Amino acid sequence: MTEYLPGGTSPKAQLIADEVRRRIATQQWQQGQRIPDEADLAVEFGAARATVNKALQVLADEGLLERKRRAGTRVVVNPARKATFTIPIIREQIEKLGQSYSYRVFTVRRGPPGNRIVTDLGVPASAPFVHLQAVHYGDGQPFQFEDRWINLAAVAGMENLDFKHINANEWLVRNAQYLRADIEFSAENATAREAQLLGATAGMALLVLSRNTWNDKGLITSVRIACRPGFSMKALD
Amino acid sequence: MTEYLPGGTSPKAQLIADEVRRRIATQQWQQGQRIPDEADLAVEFGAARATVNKALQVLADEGLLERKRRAGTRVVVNPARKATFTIPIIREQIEKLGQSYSYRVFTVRRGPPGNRIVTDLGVPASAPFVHLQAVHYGDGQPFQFEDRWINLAAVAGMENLDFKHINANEWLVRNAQYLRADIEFSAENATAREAQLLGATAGMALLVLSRNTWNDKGLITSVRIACRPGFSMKALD
DNA sequence: TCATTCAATATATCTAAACATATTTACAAG
DNA sequence: CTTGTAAATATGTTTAGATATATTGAATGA
Repeated sequence: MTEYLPGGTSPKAQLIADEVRRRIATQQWQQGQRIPDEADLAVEFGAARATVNKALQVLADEGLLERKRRAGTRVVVNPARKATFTIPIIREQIEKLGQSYSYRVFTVRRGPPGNRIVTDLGVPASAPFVHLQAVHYGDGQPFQFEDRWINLAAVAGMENLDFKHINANEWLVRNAQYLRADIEFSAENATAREAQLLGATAGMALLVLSRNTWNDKGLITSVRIACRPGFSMKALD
Repeated sequence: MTEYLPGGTSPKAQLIADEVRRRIATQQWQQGQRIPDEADLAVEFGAARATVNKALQVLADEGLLERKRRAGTRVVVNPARKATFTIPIIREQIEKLGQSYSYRVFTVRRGPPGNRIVTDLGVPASAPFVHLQAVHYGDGQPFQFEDRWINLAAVAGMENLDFKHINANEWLVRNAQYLRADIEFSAENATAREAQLLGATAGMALLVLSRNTWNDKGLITSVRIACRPGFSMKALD
């Protein structure tokens, strides 16, 4: 009855989750159907209700089950697929490829936030910002073009930083933990400037990653990263 | 001391997680530093150890904490940022926008798998495949161009399906549970054909989503979805 | 008919306690 | 100095029981 997993036994909640997954996969429990309640499953699997709860919670997080108080637990009709991407620190990403990392700043300008920052992100137009444009290289080849706005009011100790020589991304990762973030992947045709900086041709399709991070004082930074042509983001799920 | 959250109280574990997050964000607990153990935190927060455990588990899943038995819990040094994307069923995505969904198949051809499938995915060249090309529309406007290969040997009951009239994506979602999947976002310039089918101009940058799913019998399906110009994938994290 | 109230019920969450397990640390033996 | 062993300790997991909360569905009354 019980299966052996290579490398030892799994926790009970895991085994229960696997069995429920199997029942859904084999359509023993069909889409939209209500499954037995936690108490019954606890009896069936010889576990405590809390353990069953944990297992079902996992499957609900995966999007396979839908749980509502009083109404019970049912198999989701059209399970949405989820994929988690890890957004690495550029330096690490490049060094993992066995390439040497370098970084060059093309623009540093202090001043009020750009229009997009004010209108899209609801930042006061009077906030003190730095606008940065830089390129990250692997073995001397352009890897990413970074266009970043930084809110100097969001993190103490930034006023006197020399962003011309400090890697803003890494400084922020280490010194400005965020509470909330959003991210967006899109595709854009390279502008003439991007093409030049990335060693590409104008109009080439670039994967663009836009990310905003926030802490309790408001927006920390808003960055738009245009990746070199052909670059892609991969994930398992 | 305690903060009010608009809209009611949160579960205790959530409040604890938020407070820990805050302490990390404010560098009260610095990167690499060990934080108090569960028992101490339980006392401090007036909660049971299990509740603290749950809260810390969440933060560890988020990649903010690193936990090891006996060694304790510490703040991760260079937190990798993660973003989870939900890949919705196209029909639902379009209907959620308040548009009417339609779908048109342009190509259905049975035969051996394409070269890319054989070489990149290690599928035997003799496997029975169907190659599909279709466009999904919202209110009559092209939304996505789908280019899909389906391994007929991977799922029983597919040999006699009429993919000309059945929505392959939805049939597979409902009938072919996968064990493993990978996904990739990239940017590509629209080919003439894609431009025509998507009502775009050749060369426009398109966000492309490539996805392969597998079960115990091997590859189920490999699909490449070119989204209409300007489309983007968003996530919070 | 429709809205309100109220009891029943399934999940959500928490607690306290126990045992399991991995890992560190110290110490002893070779 | 290395290896082996044992104690200590922090997290991992489960249990049994309790309370909280949302939702259903039936009963009630305007």
